[in-house]
Parts: sequence; C-alpha cells; structure tokens
Amino acid sequence: MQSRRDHLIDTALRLFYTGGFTATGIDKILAEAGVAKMTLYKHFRSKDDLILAVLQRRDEQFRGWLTGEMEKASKDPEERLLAMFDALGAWFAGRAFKGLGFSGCAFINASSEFAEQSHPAHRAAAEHKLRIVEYLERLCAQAGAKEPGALAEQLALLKEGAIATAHVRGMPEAASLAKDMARNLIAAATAR
Amino acid sequence: MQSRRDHLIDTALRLFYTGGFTATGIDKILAEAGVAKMTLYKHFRSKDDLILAVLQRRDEQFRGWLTGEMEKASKDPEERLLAMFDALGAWFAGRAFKGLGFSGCAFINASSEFAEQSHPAHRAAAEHKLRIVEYLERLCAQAGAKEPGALAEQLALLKEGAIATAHVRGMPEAASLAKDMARNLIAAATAR
DNA sequence: TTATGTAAAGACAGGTCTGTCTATATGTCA
DNA sequence: TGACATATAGACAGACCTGTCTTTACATAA
Repeated sequence: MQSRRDHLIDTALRLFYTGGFTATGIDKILAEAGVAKMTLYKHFRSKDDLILAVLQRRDEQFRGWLTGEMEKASKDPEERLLAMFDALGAWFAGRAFKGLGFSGCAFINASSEFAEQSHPAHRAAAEHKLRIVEYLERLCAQAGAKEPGALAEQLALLKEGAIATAHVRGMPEAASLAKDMARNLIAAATAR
Repeated sequence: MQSRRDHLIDTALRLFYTGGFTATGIDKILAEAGVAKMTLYKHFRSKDDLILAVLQRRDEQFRGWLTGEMEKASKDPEERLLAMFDALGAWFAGRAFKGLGFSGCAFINASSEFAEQSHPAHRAAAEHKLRIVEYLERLCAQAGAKEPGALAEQLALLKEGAIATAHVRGMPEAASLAKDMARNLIAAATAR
C-alpha cells in the first residue's frame, strides 16, 4: 500500500507532466488523488515544494527505467549505449511509463516553465541531465572510447535532440535517426 | 513608428519568452507596453490569439536571423550549414536578439506548456521546426549531399539537442559540440 | 469505554486571472 | 468650431489560484 505522500507525488507527476506545472492547480491534484488539502500541506510546504518532490521522483523513475532497458538489452557496453535509443523510441511511441504517455521530457518542460538557471526546479533538471551523462560516460569508458567524457556528451546531445524533435514535431522516428548517428559516433570513438 | 499591435506583440514575446506563457498575465504585458486593455482586445480575440501572433512573429524573427547569419558567413553551402552552429553559440551566449537573452527555444517552450499535438501553439511550433528542416534540406542539396533530406534531419536533430542542452544545463558550449558532430556528418554525406 | 491521532470536507481570505464595460481624454479631420 | 475615431483609465464580474482554518468522521490503542 502506497503512502498518501507517494500517492500525491504520483498523481501530481502525471498531471504536471501532461498539463504543465503552472497551469495545473493544487485542487485538481487533490481531487484526482482523493486527498484532503490539509494532508498535502502537511507533507509539503508549498506547491513549489511538491514540484521539487515530483521532479525527484521522476529523476529516479526515469533513470531507473532507462538504465534498466539498456542493461537488459545486452551485456556489451557498446550495444547498451545503442539500446538507449531503442528505449527512447518505445517511450516516444507511448510504450513506457504506463498511464503517462509521452509529453516530452519532464525536465526540459520544467526548464521551459522555470527558465532562470537558478530556479530550484531548473537546477533539478540540470542535475538530472548531468547524472545521465555520467552514467553514459561510464559505459563509454567500458566500451573503450578514447575520450569517454566527450563521447558521452555527444550521445547525450543526440538524446536531447531526439526527445525535442519527437515531442515538438510528433516524430517518434527521431529515435532511430539518432541511433544511426550514435552508431557512427561510437564506431569512430572506439576505433583503434 | 511601430503600430500598437506590433508593439504589443514584441512586448508579449519578450515577457512570454522569459516568463512563460501561462505564468505571464495580460496585465503585465499591458503595463510594460503602456497600452490599454481594450486596445489589446481590439487587435486580438483572446490571450491565446495573442500567443499565436507572438509565435508567428518569433518564427519570422528567428528564421530571418538564423538564415541571415548562415548566409553572411559564407557562400559555400557546406560552410553555411556549419555556420548555423556558430550562430547558435552566439545565441546561447546572449549575443543575439538584443534584449531577449537566451531562455531556450520559444517553440520547444510552447510545446512544453501546450503539450497536446493538436493545440494551435504546438502546431505552430511543429511548423516552425519543419520550415527550418526544409531550409537545411535545400542547403544540403546544394552541398551535394547524397540524401539531402536525411542529412537535413540529422543536422536539425543536432540543433535541437544543442538548444535543449544549452538551456537545461546552462551549457553554451553545446553549440561547438554539435558543430563537431555536424562536420563529420556533412563530410560523410557529401563524400564521393 | 475513552483517548488519541489522522484525514476528510469544506469554508474562507486575499490575491490573481481573463475578458467586458463605461467614462474620459486625445488627435484628426472638415 | 464641431464631428468622429481611437486610446486611456479604471471599475467590474466571475472564475480560479494558493494556503489556512475549523469541524466532522473514522480509525486504532489503552
């Protein structure tokens, strides 16, 4: 059984993700969660506080899902890197995160709504992206890349481009487009 | 002398871009523009209508700027394609669009706030991105690419990735990172 | 039973939002 | 001068927002 706090975070994540942070009101979250207002304000100081909790939950959920998909695809680090783009493709097509669909990257969305770099939600987004780059860098090193940090940044940039393209243009095939580009990058960076 | 309508659009563009569409109220735009409320509602049916006018203005402004920067950089189509990433780098560093700074891509931002594909603002964003791809495709063809459409999509994906990375992570050097990747892509796609 | 803690339900305050209305002022014609 | 169009200023309605408060209901434990 999920605690009320967890249930609130999950409901808020779904509504914020699909409807936007600013446009989604507290009352709607409470109604959908079936929770009283005082219960929310006992667990969170403010709506901003709830937003940060939602982003933290999404960070864990998303990275857990992504690394899980990559690691169950293969034991070979190079193939694991490529499998990231297959996972993205499934996400874009709505085949991941049951009940959430695809509404772009929650962290890009948060950075859009809270545009200043210093805003706590924006900082949370930047940290999320950095954690993914660090994970990619470890895989790139395992794959024998000459400059694992540089290759990881390149692959991360392809991932961001695929997400933005898939969402703005409604183009899920951006995942395979990025995968083709990644294949060439990895081949060049690990050639000896 | 700028018409009141144009002045309203410019003011709204600046405030929407830096503060978000939903979070920015009509009253703030009116106060900054020094215009009465009835004047706004004589030129625009609603706030949504103003948002669409802002996106249309931004489409013209942004593509005009980007193609201008690319075309004044060189006459060679290959170098023009690469110059796109120099322009992006200047934008990320705040050296473009005087008074606007860099708050990510207005169209990615609009797609974040209006997440449904069918929303008029989201559709306007998709059309903007498509127009840029079409422009890139013409340049790719001029550069002698074997598959100009495919190369254009690849370069556009790099552009989106650079914008998202620069904004979320506060990393303007994403432009040169993308440029390096673009150089290899173009070389491979035009080799004979 | 009684006591205690927790949550629901909903009223409420104070503010903001969009969009409409009226009354007043300004500028430009003839 | 007068007539007309246009814009300003500001009140206003009705809805919605966040966050606080009280009252009621329902558990569980002594």
